[in-house]
Amino acid sequence: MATIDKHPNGLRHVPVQDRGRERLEAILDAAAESFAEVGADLTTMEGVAKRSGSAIGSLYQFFPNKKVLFRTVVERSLERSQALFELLMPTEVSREKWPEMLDQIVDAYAAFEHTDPGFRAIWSNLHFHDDFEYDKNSLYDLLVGRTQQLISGLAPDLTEPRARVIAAVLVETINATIVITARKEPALAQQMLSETKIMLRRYVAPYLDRTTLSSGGAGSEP
Amino acid sequence: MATIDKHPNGLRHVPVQDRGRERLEAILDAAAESFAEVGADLTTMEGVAKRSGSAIGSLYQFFPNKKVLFRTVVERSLERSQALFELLMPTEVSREKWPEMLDQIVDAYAAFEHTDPGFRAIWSNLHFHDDFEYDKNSLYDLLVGRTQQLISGLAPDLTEPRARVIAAVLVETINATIVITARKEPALAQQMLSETKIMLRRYVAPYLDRTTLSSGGAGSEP
Amino acid sequence: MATIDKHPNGLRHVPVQDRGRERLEAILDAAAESFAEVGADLTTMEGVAKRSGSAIGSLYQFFPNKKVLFRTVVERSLERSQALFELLMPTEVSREKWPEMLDQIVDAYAAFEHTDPGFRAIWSNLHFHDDFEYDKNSLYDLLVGRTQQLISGLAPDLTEPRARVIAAVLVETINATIVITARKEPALAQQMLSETKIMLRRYVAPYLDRTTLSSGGAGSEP
Amino acid sequence: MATIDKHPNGLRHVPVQDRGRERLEAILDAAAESFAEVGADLTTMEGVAKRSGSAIGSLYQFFPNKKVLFRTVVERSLERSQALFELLMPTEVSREKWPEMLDQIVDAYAAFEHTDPGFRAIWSNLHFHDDFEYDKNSLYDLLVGRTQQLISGLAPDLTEPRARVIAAVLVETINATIVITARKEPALAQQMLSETKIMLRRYVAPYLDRTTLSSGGAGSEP
DNA sequence: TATGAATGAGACTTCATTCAT
DNA sequence: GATGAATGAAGTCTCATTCAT
Repeated sequence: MATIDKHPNGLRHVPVQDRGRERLEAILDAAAESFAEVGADLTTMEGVAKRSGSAIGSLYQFFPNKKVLFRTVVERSLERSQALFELLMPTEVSREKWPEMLDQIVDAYAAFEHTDPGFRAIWSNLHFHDDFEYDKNSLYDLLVGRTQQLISGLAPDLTEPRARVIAAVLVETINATIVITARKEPALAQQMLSETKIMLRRYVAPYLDRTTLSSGGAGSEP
Repeated sequence: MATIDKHPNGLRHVPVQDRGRERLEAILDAAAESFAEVGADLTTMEGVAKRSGSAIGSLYQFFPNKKVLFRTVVERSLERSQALFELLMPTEVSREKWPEMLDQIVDAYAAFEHTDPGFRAIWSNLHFHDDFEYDKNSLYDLLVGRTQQLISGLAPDLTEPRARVIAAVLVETINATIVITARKEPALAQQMLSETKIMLRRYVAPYLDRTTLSSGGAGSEP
Repeated sequence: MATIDKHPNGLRHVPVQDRGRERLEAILDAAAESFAEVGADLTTMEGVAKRSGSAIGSLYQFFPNKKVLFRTVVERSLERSQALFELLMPTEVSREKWPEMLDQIVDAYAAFEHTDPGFRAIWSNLHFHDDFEYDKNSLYDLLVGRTQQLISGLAPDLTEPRARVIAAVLVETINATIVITARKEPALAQQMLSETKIMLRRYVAPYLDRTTLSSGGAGSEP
Repeated sequence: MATIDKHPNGLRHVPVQDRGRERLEAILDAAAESFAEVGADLTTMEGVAKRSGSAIGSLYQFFPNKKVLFRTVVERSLERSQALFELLMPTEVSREKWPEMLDQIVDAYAAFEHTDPGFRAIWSNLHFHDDFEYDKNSLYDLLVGRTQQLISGLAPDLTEPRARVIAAVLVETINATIVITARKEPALAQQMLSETKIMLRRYVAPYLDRTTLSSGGAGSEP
């Protein structure tokens, strides 16, 4: 409580030596896995230390408390995801390939969810974010913003607020689907992912139809 | 440790007097709220006791531990929801009114989520269900089963497994939407709910089209 | 603590009606069994109530607290044992039959230990006697006193203190043997009891020899 | 609950630093005293912590629960007592000095009982041993086994089972006497110990007489 | 800096005892 | 009286955090 964070990001110490940076990474990896697996409440500092091969004291050398550890894990994953999404979400969408692009977004999201435990930890520990909602929302805002641009690009006659709501529904649906299918057996998960892609196409198609696009691919099924 | 649960439902004591029944209800209400608000991990027995106006000992007169308290809260809400869903999910669907019916399902679900904190607690504390998955699944199975019947009734040429996957996607999407919109400001939540209804109609319509129905209402927007 | 015992024996209420007396007996029986089986610390008032078929409130109608319940159980068994020992320990000992008499004492003690759980409870809950040692000692004093008289009668030239020490050793040895053999398998217990009888005979014989008795039976073995 | 004991002896942590070893010893000493004084049931972890000058958390750093603490106390004393008894119980007995040897056994036992509270705790908390009977029996078996060898050495024509029963009676009598005299005033205790020694000599003498020994010392008194 | 031992607030749970019906 | 629901002090145990080495 009375501890003064020396660094704006809340870290006590930013390692400069290679050894320190490796240790920091190891701790963050271990923490991310634990947060994702058992949740932030059930994650213990001691457990993270063990998992990362560090001493408990080392943890506190970097992080003044558990909240900051969690925030750092989340922020790291958000940065990574930003990089990923920059790559995967072209603002310029070729009008012919929008269905494939929707699929790609879903797949990218899924890949990321499967790859990065810190990312998984975000959505399953919402109550642990507390007062740094900004982080969590930064990704959300980015995602919704990008999606909205995309929607607006494809369907220019939608009002901006409308496009934003549509984008929000898309993002939330994708996110929910990813989170949920992660808990199902692979076969069913795959089927549900495919169905969700169909749902999203069918949802979006009419908005584009109104302008000049053909919704040709929208009804296609696997 | 040596204490044996005398009742199959895990309750230590089933109250016979009115006073006891009222207290039990008060405890369950307080627990449901706490479980929904801060989650099962952060809910303390002491907190539930205070919130319900009981002494901590009174809690343990009924519930041997937090797990059983949680389970009882969940079961109570599941029973309530079953009654509700029995009512709201007719297996006989008039073919003309399926879009309205989809909306009704969403609305019923939302109403229930907003009304019953115990219901909200179910989906936000999955890791706390542990060995009584049957409860959690009973509702899920009921929902998916009913939805599947409904889908199969409307689109008889779908294979059963396919219909089941579709039903699962519908149920999960509705559920996710309800959970998510509960965290948004009312105005946005309302807009997102409306959009989701549109999405669901558009998703389902083609499956029905194939048979004999007109998808006339599918693209309609508020 | 502030409760005032209305009756000198510590009981709150001495039942006059038959029903009340029966209930009181049932409670004392249940308590004695529990004290003997699991010990006074692990005996719960609730458990005693259940076991006796009474409500917890009824227990407290008779006994202001657990200590008094325990004391009453002990006192009841002590009274019973006194009656028994009056019978079994004739102060006039026929000089020829002293070995048989020693055996009888052991057997009587064993029978009592096996028959009366309240008696068993005495020796396994010494720390629970606290400030009413007098009770516990009353039996002990009686036993040792009687035994001393017996010894003195058989060996008149022993000083009184010496006779008392001998009596104490006899009583303690018998008591210990009974308690210990109760925890062994019956076959071994029987063998150990027999051996102990031999030991006691051999121990006592020389004291009698000195006077006029023959120690003829002392070395005999079963 | 999820905590796993890492060490086969049940200890959570085996200290490597001197500071830790000292604290562990302090805790075990305090626990042994408390177990011996008030019994295992009434011993509280908090009390042991205070008595040892540690925080409650330090106790749990070493011991996951009271049972393991108790077991460790017992095991420590058993190890100590084994060393002691190895020393004091020669299997080769000089035939002339067996009475002195019997006395020595009693004295050694008494000395140990008086010296080591952990040893006292063993016999007064039998119900707390539960599933690690092996420990408790290991000493008992050692004692009875050694005593039996001794008896058999002195009286070779006794059958083995018979010698074992005799040994058991000796051991139990000695043990009971020690426990009992510990609760008496020193003067009386001393007298009773002396008498018990006499009793044991007289008991054993005839078994040896039969072979070749003279029981000259058996009847001697202080 | 790195380590891991030490700390204690706080959560869970029991049970003797009281009290309303 | 009899009943059993209600109470809360006290004990067990965990784990985030601090501190000595």
